[in-house]
Amino acid sequence: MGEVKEENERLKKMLKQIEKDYRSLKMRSFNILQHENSSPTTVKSPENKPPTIETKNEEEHDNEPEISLCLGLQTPKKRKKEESNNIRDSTNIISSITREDDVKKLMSEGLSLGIEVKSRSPTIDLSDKITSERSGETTIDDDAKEDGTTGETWPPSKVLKTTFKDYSEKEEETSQPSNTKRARVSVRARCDTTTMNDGCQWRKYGQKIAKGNPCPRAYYRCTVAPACPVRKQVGTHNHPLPAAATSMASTTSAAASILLSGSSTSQPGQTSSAPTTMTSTNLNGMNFTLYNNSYQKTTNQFNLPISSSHNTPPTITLDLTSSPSTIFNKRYSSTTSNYSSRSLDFSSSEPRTTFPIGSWSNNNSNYLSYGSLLPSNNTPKTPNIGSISFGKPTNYHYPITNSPTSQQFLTETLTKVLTSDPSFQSAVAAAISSMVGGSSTNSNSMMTSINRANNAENLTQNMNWGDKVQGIITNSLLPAYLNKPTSSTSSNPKNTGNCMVLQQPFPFSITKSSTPDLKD
DNA sequence: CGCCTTTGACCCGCGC
DNA sequence: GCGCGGGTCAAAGGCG
Repeated sequence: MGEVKEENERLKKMLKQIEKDYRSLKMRSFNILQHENSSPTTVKSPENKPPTIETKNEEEHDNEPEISLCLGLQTPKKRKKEESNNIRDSTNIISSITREDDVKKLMSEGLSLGIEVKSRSPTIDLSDKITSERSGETTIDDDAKEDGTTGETWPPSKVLKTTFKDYSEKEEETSQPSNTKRARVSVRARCDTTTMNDGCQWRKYGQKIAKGNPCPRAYYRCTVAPACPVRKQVGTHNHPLPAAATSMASTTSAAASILLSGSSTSQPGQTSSAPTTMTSTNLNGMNFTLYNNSYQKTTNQFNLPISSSHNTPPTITLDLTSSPSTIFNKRYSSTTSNYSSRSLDFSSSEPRTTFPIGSWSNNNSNYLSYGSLLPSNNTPKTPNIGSISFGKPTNYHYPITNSPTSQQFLTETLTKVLTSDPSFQSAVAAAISSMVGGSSTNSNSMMTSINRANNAENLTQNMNWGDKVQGIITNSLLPAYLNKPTSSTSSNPKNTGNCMVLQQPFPFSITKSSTPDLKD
């Protein structure tokens, strides 16, 4: 019994972290889009290849950039069927692949992985919503009848509805090809109070876990008056925070402090009731958002910084380093082919990317890690252990301040984030494959494995983008954190030392039936 | 004991 | 017409 409880606790923590990771990833994407909305640049992947970074110019979407990760078989029908579950499916696929034979098989089936960069309207103030959510305020899909007379800081229900609709529809319309079914993107906030800050009393009469959304949706009805028809749906935000709000939240030093110390600091105005804290800062026009779970301190996440530059194509840069004393600042520029073996660039202007892989195999540790973001100019005295950024090709550099302990903390944290977030795994895999194709060099054992498994250049010529990714994932990445001994009866995420293994593809596949004991 | 939350089941609308 | 998924109901259990 005690073991069961312990396991449940682990699962709950894992689930929360995963949810948070997922939201964080989405938020980063939105941040990117916000910064990029004025420059509808597109990145076209090699015409002969499936896009590594796929930017679609969708006229119906005003050429607004959007970034989404997709991995899976390219069968249109299947994609249509599983639109919202791309990540999960990808994870399933990845999880199922542990041998080169399987990889080849998937190759033949047209497996692909890509990052789609599209455009999006920046009109939605996502950060406010997130902030509200994290501060315990209520974002509600109110019944239209609700007049919103209370002191909610949240927009009136009508505004909410409109905003949510806009957001959701935009999200759904732009995040996926038009021919694919989209995951429902609901914008809701967490509310832990009975009154939801609106002066009314609400009784929960139901809860539902929307498909494709790990966050349960609670249904409340007003109990102030017996016949009151007002009802509320309360959920959890799963969208990014706007830069405007985040930039006001904290300073660079605060972000660095949080990141390095692992402590959680709530944003100003946030209530302590929020289980998740967020620290954001705007540095050099780049937005940084740090999340930390107050009850799980190893959940710091990096936020993808977005360059404020409007004249250059968007560049998504992921810098991974293994050595705390090493600074990896090479970035790929749309005008220069400056590839660094240790920098990972997701450039929307170029199909090719470079990846830092030094830290992917943390020495002898069998797990992946990626660094967090901190501007070097603000933390000049500290060596960086890694950085990851999504933005335009700029010269920004974000060294990570760290002590040995903080480095370890970061490494573990980031490892967990990475391994628990299929979306990011896909992104990383994409980056890796690009790097392989880009003839990048490295002395990293993992990369060596990658190259060996995929024959690097040779395979590059014969494999499409997704194929390469699969090969990489299968032969190099997955064994480190997915190919764990699994119990036939357990689909629970496992934390094996530094490697947190999410055996069950998350986040979308987790359901009540599959995790009946996760309930608090 | 009453109110609340939880949760499985059911209903119904919508899309295919 | 059918299946899926969201919304609601209501029984069961928990808590003050």
